[in-house]
Formats: sequence, structure tokens, C-alpha cells
Amino acid sequence: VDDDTTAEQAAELRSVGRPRSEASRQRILSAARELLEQRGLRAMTICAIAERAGTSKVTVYRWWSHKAAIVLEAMLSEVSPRIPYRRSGSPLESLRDQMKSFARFLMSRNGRLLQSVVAEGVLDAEVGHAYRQHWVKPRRDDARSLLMRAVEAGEIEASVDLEVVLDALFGPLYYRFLIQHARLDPAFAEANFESVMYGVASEQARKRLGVRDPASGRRVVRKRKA
Amino acid sequence: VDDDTTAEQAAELRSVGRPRSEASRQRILSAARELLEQRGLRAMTICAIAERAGTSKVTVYRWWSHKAAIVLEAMLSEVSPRIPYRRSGSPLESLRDQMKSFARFLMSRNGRLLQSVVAEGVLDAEVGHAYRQHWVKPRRDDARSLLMRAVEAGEIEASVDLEVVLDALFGPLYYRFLIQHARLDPAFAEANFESVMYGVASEQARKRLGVRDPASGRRVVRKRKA
Amino acid sequence: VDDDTTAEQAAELRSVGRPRSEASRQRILSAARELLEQRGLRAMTICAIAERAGTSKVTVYRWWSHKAAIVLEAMLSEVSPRIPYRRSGSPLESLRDQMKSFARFLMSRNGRLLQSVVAEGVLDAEVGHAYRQHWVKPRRDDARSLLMRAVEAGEIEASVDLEVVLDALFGPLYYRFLIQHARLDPAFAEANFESVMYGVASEQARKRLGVRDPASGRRVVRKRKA
Amino acid sequence: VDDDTTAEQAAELRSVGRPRSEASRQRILSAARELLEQRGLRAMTICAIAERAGTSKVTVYRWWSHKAAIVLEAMLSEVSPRIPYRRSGSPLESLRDQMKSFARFLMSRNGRLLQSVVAEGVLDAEVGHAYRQHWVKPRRDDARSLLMRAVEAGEIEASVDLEVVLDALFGPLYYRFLIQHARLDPAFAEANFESVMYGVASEQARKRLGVRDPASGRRVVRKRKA
DNA sequence: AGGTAACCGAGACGGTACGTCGTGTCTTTAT
DNA sequence: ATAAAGACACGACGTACCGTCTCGGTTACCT
Repeated sequence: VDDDTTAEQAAELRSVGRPRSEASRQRILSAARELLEQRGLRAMTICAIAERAGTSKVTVYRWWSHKAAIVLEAMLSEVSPRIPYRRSGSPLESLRDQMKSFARFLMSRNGRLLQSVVAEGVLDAEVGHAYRQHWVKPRRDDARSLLMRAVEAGEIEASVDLEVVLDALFGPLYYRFLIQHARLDPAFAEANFESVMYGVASEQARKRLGVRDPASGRRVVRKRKA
Repeated sequence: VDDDTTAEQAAELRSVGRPRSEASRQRILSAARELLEQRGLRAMTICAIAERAGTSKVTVYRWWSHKAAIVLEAMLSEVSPRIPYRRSGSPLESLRDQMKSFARFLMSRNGRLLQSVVAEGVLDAEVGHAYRQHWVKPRRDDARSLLMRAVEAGEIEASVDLEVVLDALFGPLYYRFLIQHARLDPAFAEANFESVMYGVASEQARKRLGVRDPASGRRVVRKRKA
Repeated sequence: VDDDTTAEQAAELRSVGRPRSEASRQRILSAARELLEQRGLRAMTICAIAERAGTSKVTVYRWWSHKAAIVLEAMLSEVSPRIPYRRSGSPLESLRDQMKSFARFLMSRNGRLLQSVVAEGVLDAEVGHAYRQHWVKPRRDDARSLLMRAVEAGEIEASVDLEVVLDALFGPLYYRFLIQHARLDPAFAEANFESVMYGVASEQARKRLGVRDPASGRRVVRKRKA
Repeated sequence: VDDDTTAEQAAELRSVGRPRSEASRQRILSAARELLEQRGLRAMTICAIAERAGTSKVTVYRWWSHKAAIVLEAMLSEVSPRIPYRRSGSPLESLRDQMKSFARFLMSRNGRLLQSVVAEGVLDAEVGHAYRQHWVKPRRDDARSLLMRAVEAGEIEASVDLEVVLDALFGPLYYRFLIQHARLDPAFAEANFESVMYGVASEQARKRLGVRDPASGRRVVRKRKA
């Protein structure tokens, strides 16, 4: 949540005095995770976290100003900052993999953490800024760089507005994730990826990806004109 | 928020005794709206609402069980149940209009109400169910029926999975709306609509809509094969 | 603790809204008394009082701003505001009785309450003012009016500074009560009363009282000159 | 506050390791004094003392177990252990001087320290014992030895209970000091002294002292019988 | 015209969680 | 060994809001 500068300064200053207990920090994060999973954000009170972690409330407040900050860190510390996906193959193949991996993450127990953070972020601007910075942006940056490599490789035309593509890729996943009107799974992520690619990727690339025509469901050997 | 049955029963029971004060109801809804707009959801406590409305807390509780129920009703009572859009022209033109209109709504002061409701809905299943029922579903139903008319008109192939299309249409809007990583406006709604249509609508329909090729930005006179 | 004016106003205003629970008030005062007696002022926390009384902390705070205010009221409500003493006989006999009665009170379980209030009063001016007003002053007023009746009766010369006499009467009792360097009992109260009277009362009055000469211990048949 | 044994042991142990910082000790005592005078006992927390003294809390705890112990030492270290008074002249003249001097002390800025100690002593038996030992007793011992010399000199009859006299001398001063219902000053101390002496001292001694009859205010050339 | 039943405002009540403060202990580096 | 810095567990503080409750009073329908 803090700037990196602050973190470094803290590390420097921390040489004097009793050092921060890493054990406490871990126990707090675990306790927060457990409470959230088992009993929801409502039950995840600072009191309860401290009690379960066997620490004092003050220790919690010393290191996190917001409840959401704890959840954010709990999420990020476990989900290594980058969601893993195969980078082998073409950039677009990697991208498809990222999308599926992302959907899988949203479905995981850590997804529930994210849900809470987003909800909190709507209410509190600072929290919102924090997770956009530490969660949303890295994901988009990953995807954007893949798209740019695809542009370089001629698989996507240079004139395409990549931001719109990114929204088209992520948006429907977040939509189902937050509104919960329909099931979110890797299959949906793939379907969405393909339908986006159908409009954006070159025919060659689509063939290589095996992208189906959203209408016919046929593999894109399809001759549109004919 | 409640079932219709309850409402009817209430109407029946309400025949005897002092009738509910419509004035109070309106003042409560207004107070909730004002507090939310001016000072955020955090400040929109039942206490504060009752105080500002000049009613007692009990009067609030008598008619709404959840804080979010008030907000939902405040939103729905002002926004006429259906967001208006031109229905003249082809179904897809109407759909484009709906999308832009929808984006405009999300940007409006009532959008902020929706934001709060969604946030609350993430934390509370009952609230979630309520706004999916009273807000999300009607919107999707509207759009779906337009899509089906387009299918009948041969503008979209029958085999297309309309649910995926609906998610592709709404998802990116909700995404920007909730995550707030980028500006949401009617222009974006239109861009997204076009990029979805590019993959889904028949060439003829695209031409009629004046849908640009997402890549070239050229109007879709575009010769795919060439 | 408050002015009488406020109390009357409150009684008037209290007509609207749910009336204060007298039961809670009594349970709080009892709880405070019990805690103080059993475990001392240190353990008499607002938390503990509320818990033992089966009320909420807020209810405590609603009616008493200071911890000492509770103790003061607990003390005053039980010890009827005036310490009883025989008023029969001469004013000075009554005064002697008052002194003994006062010492007996200081030794009682309510004396312990007073001790706490005084201690608190040293730290907090408002508390100090409260118990001077509601406890110290009434006692002195009682004693003063007796002394004045004695003056009228010619048992004390009119030129005597009654305030100094009052301090001489009460001072040593408070001294032992607060400093606890020696045992405080009615016998000491009587001894002190007599030694004060020896200097102040007329020979006749001393005889009537049976006041001993502080030196010889003989009854005051004693001929000073001889 | 501690026994002398401990002090000696400490002196012995102190031969090894870094010696105790006398500077820290003084700064702590000063800080305590300042806080108490400037912002009251409530603000005189161990935290605040350590901060103002520029020491760590541990250093404070190492040398004083109670907060009141600091105050006691602060008081005693400044007020030379014995309150000075003229010893020239007769024992009773010295005693009168001691009383006035004592009142002057209670009025001084160190008096405020004593007030806090006494208040604390009411709540905490150990503190009470400490100041009785180190403050109250020495004062009383001083006064008692003067009284005994007066007895030897025939100025007070041997049968008089000196403890009662001591309480009559000190009691009213402490009374005004702690209850603060009236102004405490050397004049009051003198008035009280005289009224006590009137009952206790021989006529000759009273004449020498110039003790006024409490009633008439006349110097004690006064003929009682007449 | 009264009865009656549900309404309304005010505000006290028992709870739960909040975030802060002070206490006394512990753990580090430095002297 | 002592010192400064400061983290730590503990527990009380006083406040905020929750949802419920009891008051005195107010409609407006229904005998």
C-alpha cells in the first residue's frame, strides 16, 4: 500500500529498537485469510484477527491502516504477484493462458479476498488506489506487453486500441466475478478470449490459435466472404 | 427488494390504522441519496439518514431491512425502471443506444448509488440477490431480447452464445465502473459495442451500423480477404 | 453532581422519549459499590461496572461523566445525605455526637468510597468540587449551625472564629482517615472534640459536657488558677 | 522507597558494568516534576516522563517501581529531608515555626507533588506506606520531640496524649490541603497552633508564646477566672 | 363520535467493534 | 551492565452505530 521509498526508509530506520516480528505479521495475515474464508468480511474484524493471531490490536494497526490493506497484502503475499502462465509459444497463446489462469485465480480462495478488497475499494478511495496499483495494473501490464509483442509479430494490427482490447479481455471476467450473475470458469475466459481475438487478430494468428468463429463455432478455416 | 407477495399482503393489512407516511419515505430516500453523494457510503449510516430525514430510526427500519435496500430503492425510484433508449431503427441500433445510455447512467449521480449497492452486494448475499433481480436482470433481459430480434432478422447467426455476447457488452462497462482504472463514457460504450459487433454481426449489419474495423478504424467496407 | 437547576430541567425534558431505566441506575451504583469494596478503585473500571451491572458501557457514561461521580452518588444515595446523630440535648452534645457518628461513618464500608472520591478529587478539579459541594459542605453546615446555636446559648463566645473550630474538629479526623498513620475511631473523635472544646467552650459548658482537661484527664472541675 | 539493604546491595553490584547514569535519574525526576506542575497527574504518565527526559521507559522502571515513587523522590530530593525552621528559642516557639513552615511547604510547588502522592497512597497501600515512612513520620517525629522537650520544660503537662496533640496540629493543615475547602496559609497554621496550645500549654508558656485566647483574641494576659 | 390499530418522534437500552492510550516486558544495537 | 529505541501483549478507555424497546402523541379507518 505504501510507496517503495517509504519501505526502504523504514528498513534503514529499523536498525534501532526491537525489530518487527515477522512471525506476528505472518500470523496476522493468516488469521485474516482464515476469517475471511470461513466467516466473511463482516466477521473479519480487527479484534477477531488480533485474537486469532495471538497478537494485540495495536500490532495490527501498527502495520496496516486499513482492514483492506491487510487483505490486499494477504492476497498478494500468497498469490505471487504475478499469476503464472505459460510464456512458451506465441504471445497470444500466452495471453490465452493468462486469461484462463486469471479466471482460475478469481475462482480460488484468494479470489474471495480480492472480492472484499474491490468492495472496500469502492467505499474507500485509498484502498481503491492501492489495489489498482498493486493488483490491477500489473495484470494489465502483463497482458499489454503480450499484446504489443503480438503487434510486433504482425498478429494484431498496430492501429488497434489496446486499452479497449484489455477491457474486453478482463471486463467480462470481473463482471461475472463481482456481479455473480453467471458462473465464471476458465472455459468462459477462453470463450471470451476467442471472441475478442476473432475481431482483433489476423486470420493467420486466429488459425494458429484455433480460434472458433463465435457464430458457427467452426474452426477459423472458415471463409468469411464465401 | 421484497417479493411481490409481501407487498400485496402489506397493502391489505395497511387498510386499518394510520397509513404509512409517504412524506417520511421520500425524505428518507432523499436523505440517503444526499448523504451518499456528499459524504460517501461510510457516512450514510442509518442514524445519519434518520436524523437528516427528520424521522426516527424505527421508521427507517420499518420499511427497509438493509441499508442497501434503501439505496436500491432510491436508485430505482428515480431511474425509471427501464433506462430509456431509442427503439426506433434496427434492434442492433437500439442495442447500441442502450449501451451508450447505460454508460451515461453509470456516470450519473445515480451511478454512485449503484456502486454502493454492488459493493454491499459483494459482502451480503441477500443484497446481491436483490440488485441482480431488480437491476442487472432487467437490463440484460432488455439487451437479450434485442439480440434475439437481431438473430431473427439474420443480423446475428443463430448459433452465437448470446450470454457471452451480453457479458462482452456489459462486462467492460462494469469493469471500468467498479475498478475505475480508466474513464467510462458513452464513447467507450460505443467503441466496445462496435468491437463486439465486429466479431458477431453479419457484414451487412455491420455496414448498416457503420461499425469500424477495430484495427483499421475504417468503416467496414473493408475487404477481409484482400 | 450537577446543579439542581439542570436536574429539574432534565426531569421536564425527560417526558419525551423512552424514560431512563431506574433499575439500570441502581444496578450500576450497586456494582460500583461492590467492586470498590471487594477489589479496590483500581479494579472499579467502567467496563467491569457495566459488566457486573448487566448494562452497556454507554448507559453508564450517559448518566455519569466521571468514575468518581458514580462513587459519589453511590455513597450519597446510601448514606442518607445527613449522617444521623442525636439532636436531643444541648447543641454541643449534638456536635459531639455528630463527630462520633462521622468517625463511625469514615470507618464504615462507605468510608472507603469517600476515600476514593477524595483521592480522585485531588486529581480532578471537577470531582473535587462535586464532593465538596455534596459532602463536605453539608457536614460543615450542620456542625456550624450547632456551633452557632452554642454561641447563642452563651456556651461559646461570639468572637470565636468558627471556621477554625470546624477545621479543628474535622481536620484530625480526615487526617487519620486519609493518611492512615493511626487508628480512627469514635473514641478519637471524642478525644479530639473534647480537646477542641476545652479551648473554646465556656467553663459551664465544659462541665455540662464532662470535658476532661487534656492534660490531667481530670473532669473539668479543675480550677485553672489554683 | 526501597529498604536500605537494597541500596547497599545495589552499590555493591554496581561495581561491574556500565554505571547508572545520574544524569538520567535527574532528568527523569525533573521531567516528572514539570509534567505534574504543568499538566497534572493525569498527564504524568511513565511514557511522557521518559519521552520528556529523553530516556527509555525501561530506565525509569529500572529505578522506580511506582509512579508515586518517582514523585516521592522528586519531592524529597528537592525539599531537604527536614523542613527548616528556627530552633532557637523555646521548643514551642520552634514548633510554631515548624507549623508555619510546613504550611508554607504545602502551598509551594512541591506541595502539589505531595498531593499526588497522598492521592496515590489512598489507592495503593505500598505507596501509602512509603510516604508515611519517608514524609509523614519524620515530620511528626520532629514535632513530637519538640513537644517532649516542652513537657520536660514543664510547658506541657506530662499526662497529655501527645499523639492527639500532633493530630490536632497537623490534621487541620492536611484537611485544608487535601479537601481544599478553604485557603491554607501560614496564618492559618499559626491560628491553629495557638488554639491547640491554648488548651494544652501552661499559662506561663502561653504568655511567652503570646497565644491569644481563641475567643477574645486578647493576648493571654487574660484572666480566666475573672 | 368514539374506538382502535398502526403509525410517528424521541431517545434510552444492550451490544459489538472501533481506534487510541498507558502499562510493563522484551529484543535489538550501542556504549 | 546499562542505555535508547521501539515492538509487543494486555486491557481500559470513550465513541459510533447497530437494531430493539418504550414512551407520549397522531392519524384515519371502522364501528
